[in-house]
Amino acid sequence: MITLKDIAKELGISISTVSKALNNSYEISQATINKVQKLAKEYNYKPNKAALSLKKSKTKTIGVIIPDILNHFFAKSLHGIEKEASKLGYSIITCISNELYQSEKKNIELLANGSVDGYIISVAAETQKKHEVEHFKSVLRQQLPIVMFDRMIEDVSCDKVIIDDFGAAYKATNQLLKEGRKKIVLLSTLKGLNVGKLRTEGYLKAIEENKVYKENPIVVNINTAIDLEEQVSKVFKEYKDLDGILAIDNTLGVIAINKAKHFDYKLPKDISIIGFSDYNVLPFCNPKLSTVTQHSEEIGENAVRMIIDRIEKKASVQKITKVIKTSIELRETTKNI
Amino acid sequence: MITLKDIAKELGISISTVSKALNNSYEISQATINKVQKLAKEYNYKPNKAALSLKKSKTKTIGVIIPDILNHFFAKSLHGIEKEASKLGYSIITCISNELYQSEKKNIELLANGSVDGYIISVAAETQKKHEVEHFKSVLRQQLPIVMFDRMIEDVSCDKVIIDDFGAAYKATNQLLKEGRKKIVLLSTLKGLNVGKLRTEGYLKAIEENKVYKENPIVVNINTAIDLEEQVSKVFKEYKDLDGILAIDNTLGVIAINKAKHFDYKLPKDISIIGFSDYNVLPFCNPKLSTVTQHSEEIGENAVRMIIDRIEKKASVQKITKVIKTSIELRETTKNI
DNA sequence: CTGTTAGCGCTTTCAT
DNA sequence: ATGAAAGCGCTAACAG
Repeated sequence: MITLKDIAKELGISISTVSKALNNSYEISQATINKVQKLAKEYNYKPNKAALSLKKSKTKTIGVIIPDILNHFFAKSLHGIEKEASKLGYSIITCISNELYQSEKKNIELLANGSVDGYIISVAAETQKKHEVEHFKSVLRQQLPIVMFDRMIEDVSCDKVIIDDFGAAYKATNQLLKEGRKKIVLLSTLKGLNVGKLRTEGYLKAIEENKVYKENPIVVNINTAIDLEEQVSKVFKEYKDLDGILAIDNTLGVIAINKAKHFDYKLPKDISIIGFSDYNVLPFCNPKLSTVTQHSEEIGENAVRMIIDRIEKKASVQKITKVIKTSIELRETTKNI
Repeated sequence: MITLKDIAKELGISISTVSKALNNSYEISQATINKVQKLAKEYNYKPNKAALSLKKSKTKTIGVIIPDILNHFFAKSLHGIEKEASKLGYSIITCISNELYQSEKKNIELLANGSVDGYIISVAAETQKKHEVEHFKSVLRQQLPIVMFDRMIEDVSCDKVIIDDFGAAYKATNQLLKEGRKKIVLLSTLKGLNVGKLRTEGYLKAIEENKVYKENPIVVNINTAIDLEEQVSKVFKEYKDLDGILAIDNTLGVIAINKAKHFDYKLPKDISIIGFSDYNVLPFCNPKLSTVTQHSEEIGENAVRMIIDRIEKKASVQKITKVIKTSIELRETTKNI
């Protein structure tokens, strides 16, 4: 790699003059600036990242820790993070916790050696379940800011970007009620995550508030470790006159469509189904699943802006929680009311 | 952050003694080593990454440039990369080219300032189409090694990890022929990628070699920018007595299943279908799609091992191309022969 | 307008 | 067994 020293030597001037010339310092004559910049371009000079980091105690990189890259929600969020960070002149170091507390902790500690200026984290399921917070607090004590997105822990004092899961489920359930559905099942999963709890609460609230709806709420917990289709089949058999399904993710949504067809329901005449869009399953379903859309990339972009504001001390002292609204996209598995 | 200086001052000894003590140097007395390491642990000392990089001209990080994070093949490869790199003590900086040449070039150049010790790259579609190579060669000239995976360019002299796409398509087509299929269509896509070409060639070779098979090969290019289902429907209408489909990706595989059912084919009695497993579509199809499996994570792991061998100069001077074998997983859309 | 110098945190050679 | 000093590449305060 070509250095300031090389350029200085070649031009017979001092290193600091070269440095200032490259930074267009007012102290340097235009003539010198020109010849220095010309040579620098010629040699394709780039300031050494490590030297810059060392000097300025700033790395211009963000540590991103996500639980699972194969989950489309996180992949899309990561995409948003990468795009926005790159736009704002930051790099990202990506670590994957695989939903494990130890792995998350190890990754966070590994980066706390001046590798990053701050973190964007979506908390591992295990960490959330065990309610481990010490590794986050330790980092915060070292003055490294954290932004949590989607999966967060209430009592860690940092900026947060969350999805309005409660409101989304509430709205989606209301859509089903508005269509006159009388027996609505929530297909949930048993993962001990906030997300699931909030969506369940949103569903319950909508059901309870509705005066017309007579049935009790029906929450079915699907075990994701075993055969999904069989479990969904069982739901159809158990609740004969079922006419609405809110599926907590899109996989369950598509399976619900297929099972509804299998049990000779007409969609959306006999039954309405709404899913959550963690990824694009539209090519695989017929009719097309109506979904709650999460705007995953926007979530990532917001997280980046918040962490950079914090790193560059442009944010207020107070911690901010930004709620990203979801939207419902009605397609063919709901009546378009 | 706590530094050597802090520890030295606290213990009333010199910085260099502390440094040596932490590295268990034989020059230092056991007593000193003990008290230094004890205090370092107490203060949770971590050597500053930037200083280390600067001193050693080694960053212990790898730049990873992939075309598309939402594509499951790349997401899984990235997962393999991250896992293996982390195991071997390296970090990764991830950049996404979005299949664009300019973005790829920009990202590569951005990291060529001492940010990384080497690159793992899967070439953007546009770059491959335009056959741009200068940005790769420029990096190579700066002594930064590159490993390309999956999407590579023949005449860039670097290590490569590729999938046996030709062999995979050849084997899959032979499976269909072995089942006695007489009219086999290849559903391909028009993306100008090597991958597509190789799979097509594998299909063609198998067809041509077979003495029993009388039909001409049928390669249908699907335009991924417009409605996929309609195009697949058209194939079924155009080739009435079609009894085998090799789909170049799993999305097309599932769509083919659905269309086959729609046109009243019994699977696998009337028709066999094989897809390529870029991601897990099994929950969405019934019967379950037989697939060619790509072992994406293994590809990523191999790429990491190769780049580290290169970085640490453990590899032979000669460039290596490693071919990762695929396997066929027969499920319910093929006769189990 | 240009140059000298110190220092970011660390390793390593060379004295002591 | 310990320490002083140089140097990795850069910036910036200060001197001239």
